[in-house]
Amino acid sequence: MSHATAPPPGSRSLQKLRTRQALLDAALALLEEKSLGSLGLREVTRAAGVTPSAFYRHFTGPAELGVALVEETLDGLHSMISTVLAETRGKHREAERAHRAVEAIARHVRAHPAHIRFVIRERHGSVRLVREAIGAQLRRFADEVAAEYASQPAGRGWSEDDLRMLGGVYVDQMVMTASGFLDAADDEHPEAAVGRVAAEARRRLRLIGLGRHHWPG
Amino acid sequence: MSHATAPPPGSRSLQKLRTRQALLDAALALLEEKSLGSLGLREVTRAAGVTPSAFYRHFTGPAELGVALVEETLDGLHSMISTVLAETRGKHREAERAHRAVEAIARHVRAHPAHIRFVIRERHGSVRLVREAIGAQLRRFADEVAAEYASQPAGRGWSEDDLRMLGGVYVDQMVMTASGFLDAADDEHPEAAVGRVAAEARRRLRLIGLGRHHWPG
DNA sequence: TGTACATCAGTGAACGCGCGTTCACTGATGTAC
DNA sequence: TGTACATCAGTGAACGCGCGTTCACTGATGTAC
Repeated sequence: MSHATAPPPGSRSLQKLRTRQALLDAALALLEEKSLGSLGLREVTRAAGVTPSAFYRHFTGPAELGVALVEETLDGLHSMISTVLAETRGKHREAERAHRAVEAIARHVRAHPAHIRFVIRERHGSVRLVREAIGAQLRRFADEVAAEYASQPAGRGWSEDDLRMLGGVYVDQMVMTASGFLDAADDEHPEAAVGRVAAEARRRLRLIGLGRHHWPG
Repeated sequence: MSHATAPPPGSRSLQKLRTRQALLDAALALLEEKSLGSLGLREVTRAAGVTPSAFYRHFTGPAELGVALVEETLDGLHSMISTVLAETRGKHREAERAHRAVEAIARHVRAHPAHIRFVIRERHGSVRLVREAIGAQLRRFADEVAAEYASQPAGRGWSEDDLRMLGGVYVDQMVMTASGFLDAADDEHPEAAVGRVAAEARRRLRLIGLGRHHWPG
């Protein structure tokens, strides 16, 4: 008895998944120095060790591969956000919440630099489908952050729009901080640069936290 | 007597400038739908109405052209920022400052959409020289905003780092708002979308203003 | 003002190259009986 | 368990095309006298 709609994990479909992943990995590596719009199908297959025509067994073109990379990246980011929300829940000192959040971002960027760079680059890149996929996911994150705040005592009396705004502010702040950490890694003195980015991020979170605390003024 | 180092405005160098501008304009138009990394020299010259080899009389390659576009764009942005700072100076109601700033951004984006899109796209794009040119200019803007705030009574007692942070927050906020207006123009109901972006931007400025007012907590 | 020479922005032909896409194929994996 | 057939991921050759770059050139503009 089997009513599976997903392909069975037979050794053929398993090999197919392996090739697909090889294409994704190869593309991600190439995207450290180029953008999706200039990513060639042939260079991806060359790096992945398959023939150009094999590409079509997996994707209709680089744009579709890009969307797959977005999903890979934002699944990871999503779990990071959940962790941060859980970790900082109940912490009363704003400074400690900020510290933990910034550390979590730093760790995530260090662990997945290529994925993060890809998403930051393509968030406003030239491939519409990928832009939209990234935008949709980030909006989802913003809603989750908003919901988290709404569930706290401090969030009482906040309107839907105000909560959405706050969630967006935090998500954008997260993205900018991640971008800062990426740039810091290329700095002449990476450790110092990372420290500066973290300090700046905490300062910004302090500003936002103060505004939030006195909202709506 | 002539000790000019700049070329004279003779009709030859004038024509050269016209061709250069045609290349920049053609490139900017193409960059609405692609990124600098995938911009071809031949397509630019084709659109500008000159032969491919003529390109080399003006730029060593697309990257150098990109830097020229950054300068064009940020000269304009700079004057917009100065206007906003001047306009809002002395205004005591935060809401009115925010309103004027957001309106100024909306106007600027409406007047120069292609330039703004280019800068937002390439700020994290694949061409290092262009990324650095954009980053340097935005940092300059942040310093100017910081200096403006430092010169106001409210800015007394702010440290250098705190002022720099505040300037950065406002500049990043400006860029995100500009990006929102650009996206809004492609929306199904552009006017409504523009209104939503403006409202969100004012909300964010209110949050930041509150945080600033209660700084350092 | 007129003439002879220098400059140089833009031309047009030529080159070798890697691109995306197609197609018939191969051979290992999977399935039916 | 064994056999005969079906599936299909990946191959490799072929195609036409637009790319970036080079080079000797042209002819209008600029300069010297």
